[in-house]
Formats: sequence, C-alpha cells, structure tokens
Amino acid sequence: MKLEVQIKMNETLYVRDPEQSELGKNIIKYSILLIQKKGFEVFTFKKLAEAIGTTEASIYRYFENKHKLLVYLISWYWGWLEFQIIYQTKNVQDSKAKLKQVITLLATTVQDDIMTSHVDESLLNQILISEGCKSYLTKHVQEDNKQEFFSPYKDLCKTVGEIILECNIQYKYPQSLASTIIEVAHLQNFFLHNLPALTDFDQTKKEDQIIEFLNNLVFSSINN
Amino acid sequence: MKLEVQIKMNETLYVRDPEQSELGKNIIKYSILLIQKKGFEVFTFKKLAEAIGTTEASIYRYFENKHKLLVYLISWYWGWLEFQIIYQTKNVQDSKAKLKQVITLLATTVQDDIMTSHVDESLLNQILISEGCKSYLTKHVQEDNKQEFFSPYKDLCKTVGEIILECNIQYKYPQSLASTIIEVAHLQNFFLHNLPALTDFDQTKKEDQIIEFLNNLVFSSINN
DNA sequence: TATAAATGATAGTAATACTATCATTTATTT
DNA sequence: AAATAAATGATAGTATTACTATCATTTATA
Repeated sequence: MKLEVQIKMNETLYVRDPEQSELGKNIIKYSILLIQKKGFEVFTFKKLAEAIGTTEASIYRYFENKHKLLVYLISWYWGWLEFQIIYQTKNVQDSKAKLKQVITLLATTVQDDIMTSHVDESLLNQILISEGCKSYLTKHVQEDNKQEFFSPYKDLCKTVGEIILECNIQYKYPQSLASTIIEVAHLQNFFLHNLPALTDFDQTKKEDQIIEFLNNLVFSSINN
Repeated sequence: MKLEVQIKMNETLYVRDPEQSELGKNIIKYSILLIQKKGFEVFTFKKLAEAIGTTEASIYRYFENKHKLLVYLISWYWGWLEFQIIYQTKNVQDSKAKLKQVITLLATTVQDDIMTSHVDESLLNQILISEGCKSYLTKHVQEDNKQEFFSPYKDLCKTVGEIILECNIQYKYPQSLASTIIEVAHLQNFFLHNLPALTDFDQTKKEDQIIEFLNNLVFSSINN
C-alpha cells in the first residue's frame, strides 16, 4: 500500500485544489522546480505552463496569481515541517533536548520526503531560504493575514514558543525567539552560501555551524 | 552656511550620479516616497516619472532598473547608519555601553536627518524594514556581490562585529551575530506592526521592547 | 556666443499578468 | 451505454511593465 501524507491547506489560497488532479500536482511540482532554479521574480505562469506542457489559462484555473502560489508552497512547507517537529520530538522527554532537536530540524537542509510524491522538500527548503520572507513582505500582509494565509507559520512559531517555555517558563520572549530562530536559520544559510562575509562559517562544515550558532544564541538567552 | 552630508556611493549602481542634479535628487526623494507608500513590487519608473513630473526615459538615464535603484537607496542608508554609529559612539569608552548604543540605533525608528535634505531617513528606515532583504534575496546576488553592491552592509556588519569582539574577544560568531542583530531588528519591527502574533510585544511601547529583546539575546550569548 | 550636456516629448517593442471564448477531452451520473 | 457535467486545450485579446531609440529643446559650461 502506498501511503501519502496530505497537508490541509487554506482554501482561499487556490481557485481549484491542486492536490485533486494530475495537472494540479504538476503545477506544484514544476513551480517548485522553476522557482528554485530561476528565482521568484523571473518565474512566470507562462514559463510554468511551458514546463508542464499546458497553457497559461489552465494555471490560472488553479491559482489567481504567482504570489498566492508562493504563499501556498510556503504554507505547505510550514505545515509539513510542523508535522516533522511533532513527529520527531514526541518521544523526547527533556525539554532542552527537544528544543535542540527543533533547532536542528529548522536549520538542516532537508531530504526529499518520499511520503509526498509531487513535492521535493529539499528544493522547497531552498525556496524557503531565498523566497520565504517575500510571502509576507508586501503591502497587503495585513489583508493576507486576515485571510489566514500565515496560520501555518504562526502555528509553527507557537509550537516552538511552547517548547521554549518548557525550557524556562520565566522567559519573556518565546514568540519573538521562535520567529527569530526560524528566520535566522534561513538568513545565515543564505549568507553562508552567498554573502559569506556576513557570517563566521566556512563552506565545508555547512549547516552544523549554523546549528551551533543558534544553540549558543538560544540557550544562553533562555538560561539567563 | 548650509551643511550637507554626502555618502559616497558605488558608481556601478547608477548610470548618472543622482546627487549631481536636481532631477537626480528628485528621483531619490520621490522613489523613497513611492516605494515606502506603495511597496517595491508595485513601484514602477513610470509612476515615479509621473510623481516627479518628468519622463520614464529620464529616469533610465540615472538608473538601469528599479532593482539597482533599490540597492542604491539601501546602500545609502547603510552608509548613513554607519556614520551615525561611528559618530554617536566615538566618546563611549565602555564596550558594552557602546554595543548597547549600537543595538538601540539599529532598532530605533529613525528621525529625518536635516543634514541630508533630499533623503527622508525615517521613510528610508521603513523601506529597509519591509524591502531591505529584497536587495540581496535574488538569483543574481553573487554577481551583485562581485560588483561590491553590498559593501556598505558588509562594512556595517564588520564595524558591529568588532564592537562585539571588544565586549568578548572569545566570542566565536561576531559577524553572524552582527548580521543577526541587524536583520532581527527589522524583522521583529515588521512583525510587531503587521504580524504581532509572531512577537511578544504590545503595540504601545513599540521599539523599546525590541531593543530589550535584542539586548537580552546579544548580551546573554556574548557573556556566556 | 558657441558648444556640449541634460532633459523632454514621443514612439516603439517584447514580455508580463491577466481575462474571455469556444472546442475537445475526460469523468460522472443515470 | 448514453447523457451530462467538469476539466483542459487552443487561441485571442488587453492593459501594464520594462525597457530602447530618436530628435527637439532647454540649461549649463567653456
């Protein structure tokens, strides 16, 4: 039996649910490939249609515009990541070990998850690093927020924030620290690979150093 | 006598130096106004031309495209901010007091500096918060980096990194911590105003809480 | 006053971001 | 198995964006 994990998505993000058809799944699959390869600014529905072998009009039947498609992909990733975090820390009793595990999950280059055949999580992780913040850094964040576009992100931060509080119930900034860990994990990864002068890392050991840096940052401040 | 501060800019960022003419200064002034008001994605050279009362073609005589104009504005701000940091901390002897002062400068909503008549630093600061990372989150970062587009940012991080090392010469991640402070100051500010669930702050006390959060984060980790 | 440099006015092109229409294929219901 | 509905394909069209080019006019400098 073939198992498939499905992430429940906000219905206002799409016109037609892409999980329910072959074309829809191809839109997800090829948009991940194209956005990762060419960057979000250069990515267009026309290029996506050509890559899939369909027409622009057909893409518009699934997504209103490329921004909503980006938000969809990113939400999907946050949903998937929260599942990973809950699943991979459920037997960890020690709160600090749990938080350490979470930091590792947030900062590690992900492997493709075979449970989700049309989504390559490793590519999606790279999209998160380079394009993630573009999903909310717009003039229409607040309307998007009202439509719950960022719930998966907020839920994830809440989960991480709760684990932080488990470590130290006195800590004053669990939400800010949670969002900081997530964003800094991505930023330092981007800097490491593209603007290394902004970091203290060398290209060889890669993510391990980011994890060390984050552990140092997080555990010194919550133990303080 | 009227004093004017000039920030020396990378010449590859522009076609014609905007500081050298009235039209050029208007391009800077109105692009700051428009980008802040409408957001970078919606901003176009045509709209900018209309706002100034000139033509699209004339704008292109100063900047190749809107991305380079954005990088120009952001570089200008980093240059100006580094000047502020050096100027405002030059008499501070205690390293920790100096770093605290730097964090405050990085996280505070800036006042318009009358020394630079055509640049409203307060608006530019808001552009930095919402659009800053778009200057480097592109597929062409590395070429841009080779052309020294990000030198003012790197210089600022280096300056901040050196102050961090003054506090604790043993600290392993001065550059990463410097870039983290800068980016987190902006991110938490954006979240506070747009996605408050991602922070622990209330709208009333504003920036003070971000400064407290950053101080806690930074000083616990470098004292560790 | 002559000359060069900067700007304005206008036109044009290819690409982007859509919307609309109708024919055809594929799936579902009776 | 036929009838009906839903999804997709093919094609066309529009407004806007992101430019480039040309030539006339204004403004600055030699």
